[in-house]
Amino acid sequence: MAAPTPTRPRRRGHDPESVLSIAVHVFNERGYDGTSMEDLARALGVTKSAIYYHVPGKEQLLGRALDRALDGLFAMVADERAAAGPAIERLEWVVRQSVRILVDRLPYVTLLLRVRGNSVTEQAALERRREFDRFISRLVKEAAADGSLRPDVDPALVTRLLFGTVNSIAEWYEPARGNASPDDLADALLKMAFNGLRSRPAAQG
Amino acid sequence: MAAPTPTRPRRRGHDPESVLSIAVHVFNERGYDGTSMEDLARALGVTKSAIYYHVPGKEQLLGRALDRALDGLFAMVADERAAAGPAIERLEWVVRQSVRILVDRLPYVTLLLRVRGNSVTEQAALERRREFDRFISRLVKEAAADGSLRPDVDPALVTRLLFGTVNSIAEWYEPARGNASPDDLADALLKMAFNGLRSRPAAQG
DNA sequence: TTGTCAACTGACCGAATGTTCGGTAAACAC
DNA sequence: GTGTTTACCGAACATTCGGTCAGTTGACAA
Repeated sequence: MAAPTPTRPRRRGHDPESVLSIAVHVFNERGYDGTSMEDLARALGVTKSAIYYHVPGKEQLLGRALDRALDGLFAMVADERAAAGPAIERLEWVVRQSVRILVDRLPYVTLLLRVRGNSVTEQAALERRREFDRFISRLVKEAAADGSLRPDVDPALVTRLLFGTVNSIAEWYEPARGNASPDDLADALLKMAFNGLRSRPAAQG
Repeated sequence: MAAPTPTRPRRRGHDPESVLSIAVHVFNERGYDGTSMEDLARALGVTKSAIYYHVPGKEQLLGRALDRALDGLFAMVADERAAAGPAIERLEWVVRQSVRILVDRLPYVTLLLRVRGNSVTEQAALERRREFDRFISRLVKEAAADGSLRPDVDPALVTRLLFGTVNSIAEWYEPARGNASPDDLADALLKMAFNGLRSRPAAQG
């Protein structure tokens, strides 16, 4: 006889996961505060009250989304490749991985980048984000200290410009369209930020 | 006898200008949709209804703010220095001016960069912004076409990364604090974007 | 056929929203 | 003083908000 299906087949309708991903999509379109539960219901094809069967409420939806973004970033900085080797190489690796995470988890990271701290949920996310930023900041300072970065620009400023560039990808990137792959994107970004846009008469090796 | 003061002394209280600047400040703190008229009233030190004596409503407040940002940007692209000379030099000038405008009109530009198109006011601002972006895009393409930019990165991508970097300044710049001046900021940004962060054994001229 | 239960509806709640309006106190003009 | 204007208050407005809850539906098991 057939074994009782171990994970229930979820024969139709939504589950917490599908609600989250659709909700985050709408949050990014209209902004979290600009999105009503009615808007979400419409996007899900159900009534408002059905949402509460799957998730506890609007703010928890936001919290779960922000955690997805932050968990990805913290998993990266915990990797040994962010801790061992020359600072400049670790920095390049972290930039490349940041681009990858941003693209892989685009809607979640986009949401994170727009958080202003209007609730405890947002404040908690902001605090985790600041911790990530401090890690990056330290890494840039190390690279500057060992002479790998040009000495005429303040490392704190480099950190902001470099990761400002990375984060700005969230403003326009659409994976479906004919956009560059995450790797090509990271290549272009690293070329610009580390070697410069200007064409050179004869390049170094 | 004293001539009747030509511009009324506005003996006390607010005027449309002070309401706008304080409102925009609060909009940037909490987001436009996250800001209630009650929030604005509190920041202004009056009741909600007093606001309507000075301005027609919340959305018009937003509209006026967005126009301040956009007018600044369009005044720049109308300048002859954006139209004459080698493309690469015009591009550098436009980047530098963009940084200056962003800093000069920081709260207004910040607000503009967060608009998502939730109302006709926002949609109109988005359309004007897209027109500005098209101008920039053309300029980068010209610089690429005449060989001033490295040929191994798509000009459309360069546009997004370069102005993504510029716009990201709005996320952290605080003029009051010990931040760099607009000029120093533009210098650092141009050094990174055009010449690269990497220190070089021997520099070119 | 009966019962169970996941998934949902529709009516509703209190609170908050942007906005309006009648009134009013202080400053000024004469 | 008398009248007018400026800048505001307080109460109320209709609407929308996030959220609750009793009930219904339809797939499945026994």
